[in-house]
Formats: sequence, C-alpha cells, structure tokens
Amino acid sequence: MTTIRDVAKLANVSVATVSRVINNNGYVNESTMQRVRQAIEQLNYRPNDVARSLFKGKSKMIALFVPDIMNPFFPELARAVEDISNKHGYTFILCNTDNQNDKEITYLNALLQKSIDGIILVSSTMTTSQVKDMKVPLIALDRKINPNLISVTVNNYEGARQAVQYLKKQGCKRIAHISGPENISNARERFRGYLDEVRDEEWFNSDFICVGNYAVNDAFEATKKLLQSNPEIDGIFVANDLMGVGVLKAAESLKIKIPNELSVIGFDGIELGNITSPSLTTMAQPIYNIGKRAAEILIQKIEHPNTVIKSEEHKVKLITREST
Amino acid sequence: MTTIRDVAKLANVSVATVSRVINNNGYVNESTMQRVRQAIEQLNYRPNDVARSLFKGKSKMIALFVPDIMNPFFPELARAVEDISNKHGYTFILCNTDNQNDKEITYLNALLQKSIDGIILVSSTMTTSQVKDMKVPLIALDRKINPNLISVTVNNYEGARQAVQYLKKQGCKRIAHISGPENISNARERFRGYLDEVRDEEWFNSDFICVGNYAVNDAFEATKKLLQSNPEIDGIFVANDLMGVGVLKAAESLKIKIPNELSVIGFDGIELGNITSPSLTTMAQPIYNIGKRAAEILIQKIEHPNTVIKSEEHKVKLITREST
DNA sequence: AACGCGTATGTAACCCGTTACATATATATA
DNA sequence: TATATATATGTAACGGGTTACATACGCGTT
Repeated sequence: MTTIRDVAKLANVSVATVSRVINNNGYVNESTMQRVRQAIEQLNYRPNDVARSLFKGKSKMIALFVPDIMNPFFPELARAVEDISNKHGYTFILCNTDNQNDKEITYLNALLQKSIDGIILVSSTMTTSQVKDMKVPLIALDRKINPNLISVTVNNYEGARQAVQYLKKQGCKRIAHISGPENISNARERFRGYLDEVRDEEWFNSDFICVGNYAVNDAFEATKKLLQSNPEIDGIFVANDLMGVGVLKAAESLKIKIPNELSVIGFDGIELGNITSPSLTTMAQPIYNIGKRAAEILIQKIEHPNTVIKSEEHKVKLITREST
Repeated sequence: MTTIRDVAKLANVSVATVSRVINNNGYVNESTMQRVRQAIEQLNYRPNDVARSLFKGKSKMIALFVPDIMNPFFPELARAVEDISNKHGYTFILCNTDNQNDKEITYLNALLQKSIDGIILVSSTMTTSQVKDMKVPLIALDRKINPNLISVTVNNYEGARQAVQYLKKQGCKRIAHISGPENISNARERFRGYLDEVRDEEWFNSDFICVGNYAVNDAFEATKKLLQSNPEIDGIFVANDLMGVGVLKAAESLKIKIPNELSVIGFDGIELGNITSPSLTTMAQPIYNIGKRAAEILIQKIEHPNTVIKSEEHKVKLITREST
C-alpha cells in the first residue's frame, strides 16, 4: 500500500507538505502543490482513514440502532440516515437490537472502541443512566428515552386524538384501540390520545382496549377475540400499521365488511398499508424526514458541539384510504 | 481515555505484557495475569480498535451493498448478514447503491480507506474489471457478477420452470410473464426458465411477455395493458413478489377474479405476499439463509484466505397461497 | 560444566496520517 | 534599518496497540 511517505519521496517534499495538500490547509506553494498532486495521481495514493482516525480520535462513522430492520417501519428510517451520513462523508453502521438492552450495550461498547462519532437510537430499553455522561453524541429517534436526551419524534398524542376524531366523524359510535407495548413511549402517547378522546363518551368501555406488540399476528388474534366479544364495535384505532394489517385480516376472517361494518385507522404510514385490500387509512408519520432530521442533528452535534440543539416533534398527517 | 500504557503502569508491567494478557497469546505468569486483569478492571480499560486496525491493516468490519434497503426483499438479507457479522465480532456497514455504479465505486473507495475486511455485493452494475484484482474479499449475493467471483444465489432458472409448471398443473392454458430488468442476472434466468417452459406450446405468443422493473407500480400498469389486450391470459408468472402485488392490484382494478379467472405466481417469498388478499403464491427463496451463507463464506475467506471456497446455488421452494 | 529449551518480561520499532514547533525567506510596516 | 508578518517547508513527536527481538531465569540433558 502506498503511504504518504511514498508520495513525499516522489514529490521531493516532506510528509507535512503532502498532508497540507491533501487537507488543503496551511501554506503550500502553487508549484509544489502541482508536484504533490501529480505524485498522488501517479501512485494512485489514498490516505489511510484508520491512521487519520487514530490521530483525530474520530472515525467518520455513525450508527443507527433499530429493534429489527425486518420491521417495515425501519428500512425507510435507515435509508434516510444512510443518505444523510453519506452526503456528509460518514459511513453508516446498522445495528439490530431486538429490543434487548444487553445487545444495545454490547454494540455500544464495540462502537466506542471503534471511535464511533455518534449514534441514533430507536430504543425503548436504554436507561437514563446508560445514556447520560456518554461522551459520544446520541440522538433518540421515534421513541423518547429521557427528557435530557435530544429526540426526533412525532406528535403521537395529537395524532392519536385526530385519528379517533376522524373515526367519530365517519360515524363510528363504539371505538376500540389496539395499543402498542407499554414500554414504548410512542405507544403510551397514542394510547393516551385515544383515552382522552373516548373516556367521557357514555359508550366507553375498557374492554375496548387491547395491548398488542406492534406485530401482525398478535393483533390478528387480539382483534378476533375483541370483535367476537364486542360485536358492537364499529371502529378501531390501531397503534401502528403493522397491527392494522392484522386487524384487516381478522375482520376478513370474521367476514366483517370494511369499511361498511367496521372502520380501521392505523398509525405510521408505511407503504404496506397502501398495498393491502382494503388499503389502510392511517396517521402517517414523515418517516424519511424524521430519519433525515435525526441524522442532520447528530452530525451538527458532532461537528459543532457548541451549537444549541433542540428536540423536534414532527407532525403526522391523515391519509384516508379504503379502510374508513 | 485510558490506554494500554496506563494499565501497564498500574500493574507494574510493560505494555507488551498487557497486550499478551488482552490477546491471550505469548507467555504470561499466572500471578502477573491476575494483576493485569485487575488493573484493566480497575481502570475500566477497553483497547482502542482503531490503533489495532492501523497496525493489523484489518478493521473487523464488513459491508453489504444493496440497491435499496426500502425494497422489502433486502431487509431480511441485511438482517442475516448483520447477525452473522455480529456473531463473529464484525461490525456491519450498510450501503444503498440505487443500482448506480458510480455510487458503488465511491463506497468501495471509501471503505478501502477504512481497511474494510470484506464486502458482500448485491449488484447488477459492477463490472468484471472493477471486481477482479481486488485485494479485499468480495462475494456476490442474489445476483452473479461474473463467473470468477464467488456467489451465493438460488436456482432461478429451475425455480422459474417449476413456477410455470405449477401454473400449468393448475390448469392455466395461456401463461404470461412479467420479467425483471434485463441487466439483472436473476431476472434473465427466470425469464429463460419461463421461455423454456412455454416456447413450444402452440398457444405461445411473445405478446405475453412484459419487461418490468421489479417494482409495484410499473407492474400494475403493465398488467392492465397486458390483460386488456390479451383477455385470454389465465396465468401470470411474475419475476418477483413486489411486481406480483402490482399484478394483484391490476386484476382487482379490472375486476378479474383471482384465482378463478387468473392465477398469479410470484418469486422471492417476501413476507408481503402473505399479507395481500388474495395472498400470493410464490417460489420462495431462502432469503435469510442465503444472506447468512454469504456472510459466513465471506468471513471464512477473510480469516482463512487459503481455504477453497465454492459458489453456492440454493433451492427455491413453492409456497401455495390464494392467488393460484 | 555446558548447552538447550521453555517460561517470563521488557524495549523499541512499527502501522500511517497529523500537527506543533522550528527554520527561513520575502514583503510590509514603523 | 529594524521589526513584524505572511509565506513555505521540514523535523519529529504523537495517537495507541502489536510484536520482533533481546534478555534472563530455571530446569533437564549430556
């Protein structure tokens, strides 16, 4: 492998001068620069990023922790983060945590040993003590971790209220909710939004609430039970689209007509909801955009540690489709 | 940050001895080892991987190039590669190439500068000259690049024939094909399989062939045209499941009943096909498994450069669902 | 007694950019 | 003319592990 010393020798200058040319800093005479450039060209020299990282203590790498890239919500997030990383000259590392804290900690340590420059966390298991006093910049995405850790999220509470309001406007009189796991902040917010919309209705009944796990199958089973025990339900607000699909399938298997007998609204706005039939009405998050913003904020934090950065809450948007 | 020298000082030994303890090689007296271990513990010392990489010229990182992680075929592949990387102590880097050769080359150079240990390529745009003489181990996945580059693929040709045979067995008399892009090796193979099954049928008509782009929308439009011009078609072999979804939607919009009036079979076996209604019959690839094998082979190649490694062609498997 | 080998540990060079500091010339200011 | 400043370039230390090589002790063999 050719090194900066080879280039220096060929161009008849010191390594310092070559380094100045490469990094375009310090004083270098025009003609010297030409000579160095030519030597670099001739040897096809590429600086070794590892040596650079060692000296600088920075690696130009950022990581994204997601529970599981196979969950269709996350690829778009990952794509956004990768695009922005790439645009700013960072290499993108993807880690699947399976919502397991020990995996997160193992990844974290491994990445710190590699001088990772920053990490974006989609996590419901990292604890406050694990994230505070971290010397490497962290950003929470999609799920808040604690109030001191900058986060990029959506207005889950408001979005949930709007979803329920929309069902009411469509004429639903008995609205149920399939919630997400209680340890996930956005699931709690969506649940709270639902509750604040329905708790004072005279028809409200806590049997209309099921706890799901943000996955298709559980929602399928839960919905079947729910609708069999409570045939009066005519609307369901589902805490994410993936479970929304499970609800549609359950209704289909019970021969309940959507949207005639039952209206369904999801949350997230993943492409999947557009493909089912009936297609799924949803409160869509700006998924790509929140991933993009998280990456931009992280890079800002890495490159300008002193700028003041604030958490962001983006707005969800109703997308009406065939399920309502 | 605490360094090996800090540990050495505290344990009253040389850095060489500490290194020997960390890496468990060379002679170290039992009691010395205890002392060093304790110093490591006490200082919470973690070796700096960047320094290690610089000396060794290896980074313990591997990368996966995919066209776009948002295409639902790739997350499972990525997950498999990440799992295996992780298991063997490698860090996983994901690169979205958008099928653009210049992006691939840019990524490649960036990764080489980071002493990447190996790369898995899902690519239809890398050229023979770009991959030969690469000093870093490469593996082609899902798509062959050239005969000299080890690949992990499936039996696309055979699978395609089986798909068409299955449609015939189901009673289809006029079988069309929506193919993938001609520059993708697996699309060509699947097309060839289709052709070899139908070319000698007296009903065969080249109008039954459309070229798609492995995406939903194009297939939707193409199918509408195809079925309107050729209402006699009663079976379609679609080169991937994503386009299969487009076909299902097109049939729905034309009020063509599936499977009664039209049978559809896809290829890939992505989860999506299980969620549509009707659900999509498909020739399923062992997606996770081929990703896993590619990663295992790559790591084998990295860690034992002299072992003889062969390309692998895995078998696809018919999954019958409601669309046939 | 001399030699060989296994055990144990330390010194210093090495991996390869980066940059603080030293040196030197030329131009500008006082 | 003396001093300050911009320009130009080189030397060597530095970042933090790794390891070749040197040194030294203990024990067994001849």
